[in-house]
Amino acid sequence: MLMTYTEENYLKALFHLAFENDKVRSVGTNELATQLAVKPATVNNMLKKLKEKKLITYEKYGKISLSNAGKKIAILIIRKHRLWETFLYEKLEFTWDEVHEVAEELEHINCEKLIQKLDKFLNYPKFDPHGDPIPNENGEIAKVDKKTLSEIGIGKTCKMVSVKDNSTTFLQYVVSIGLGINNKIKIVSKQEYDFITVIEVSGKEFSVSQKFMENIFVV
Amino acid sequence: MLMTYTEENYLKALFHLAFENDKVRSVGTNELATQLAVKPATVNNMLKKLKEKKLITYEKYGKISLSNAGKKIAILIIRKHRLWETFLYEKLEFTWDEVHEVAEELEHINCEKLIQKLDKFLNYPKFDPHGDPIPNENGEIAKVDKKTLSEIGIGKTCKMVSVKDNSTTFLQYVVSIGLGINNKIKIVSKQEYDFITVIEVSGKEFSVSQKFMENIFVV
DNA sequence: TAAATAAGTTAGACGTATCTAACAAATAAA
DNA sequence: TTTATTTGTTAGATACGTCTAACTTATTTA
Repeated sequence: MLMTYTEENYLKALFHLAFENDKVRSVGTNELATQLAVKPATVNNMLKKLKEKKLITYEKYGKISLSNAGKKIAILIIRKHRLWETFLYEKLEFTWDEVHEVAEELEHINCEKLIQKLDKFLNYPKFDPHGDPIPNENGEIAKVDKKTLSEIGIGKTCKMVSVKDNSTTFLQYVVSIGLGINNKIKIVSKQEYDFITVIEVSGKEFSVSQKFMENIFVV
Repeated sequence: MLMTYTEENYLKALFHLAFENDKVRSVGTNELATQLAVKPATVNNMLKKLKEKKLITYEKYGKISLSNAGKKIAILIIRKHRLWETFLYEKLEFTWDEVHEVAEELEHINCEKLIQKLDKFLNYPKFDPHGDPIPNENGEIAKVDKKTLSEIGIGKTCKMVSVKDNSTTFLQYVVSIGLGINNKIKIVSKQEYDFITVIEVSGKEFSVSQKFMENIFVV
């Protein structure tokens, strides 16, 4: 199917909103608009087009969901995105926080052979540099039994596996406290009033917000 | 400067028409339209935009030429194109005739670091898989003293260095007769009437057209 | 050099993706 | 349950890149 970059981005955003955190959620126009940084009216236009193409199911004033065809395309985009991120990180010396933005462009390159060969070149990686699973050629995504850092009890130690927020700002913050994939984190104490939490990373202690903790995935 | 993919393609096409075969030529609306596979009216619209941005110089009913700024952008696109081709060929097992099409998309990815790192990763290659020189970071392009195969006299032997036509059809034809970069070609005989020429490639003889010979560069 | 042909331009249209402003429906709150 | 608020929709506008059809200018040729 002939897809524009924009259509692909809508499907990808829908997938992330609807599926990414395990449970399936229904998605609304405003929510999708926020995610894509466009106005609700714009989303509304695009929904008509995507429905026409049978990539989503949608009724006026109802909730939006991906059709199987739409889901398949979304997963392919995510596969491409994460493979490119892995390439940039492992082969081109990009840092953790730099890969996402470029991969946003590269993910739309349309060439089956390119992805298949890139996958091979990278030796069929299972996870990208942020710890997110890379869908395989059949669109299957490894399930990771992860929690957010905010769910871990005081005194417990856990291992970081990925991040929820991929923004440069957040990732640079994470790096700045010496935190990365597979690092151990200990919950030292938690302020009951505003949930400011002291965590220990490689021997050093840091105070972080609830928001921060909700964007770190651990096992 | 913020450039759309389309604008970049216009500049690239202009560069190829105006400079590629050594001597500087002036370029017209129709010619550019043919190169880009659009209508002259479309080109005319775009010329206004490019002139506005000071990327070309152009007067009504006059000839089109690239400004220094425009030329610089064009060369950067070509640099990216040829680096990606080299990557695809050397690292991802693409064949000679497959690289061009994908590179047409990859060349528009906008990230300075990506290109700089890719260049390094490929060990600063001087030529792409078709034998064309890769502009360096400063936009300097190695001059190659090449002729077309049609300029070689009967009985002479020469070495193929690149191709003029990058179309899949042509490249597959070239491959099919066992010809590639650095291969020796001998001009066996030439038919005076229609210039059909017999050439010898690794011991085998082939009859080729004048058109074919004009699209092979040799030294 | 006058007519024919080629090259280039303009006007008006279309599809995509976006916006703002105004409106309608659904949901939450008083 | 009536009102207020949030959410979603529509209509109309804009920028981009494209087209066709009609027109103008430049060049070639008879």
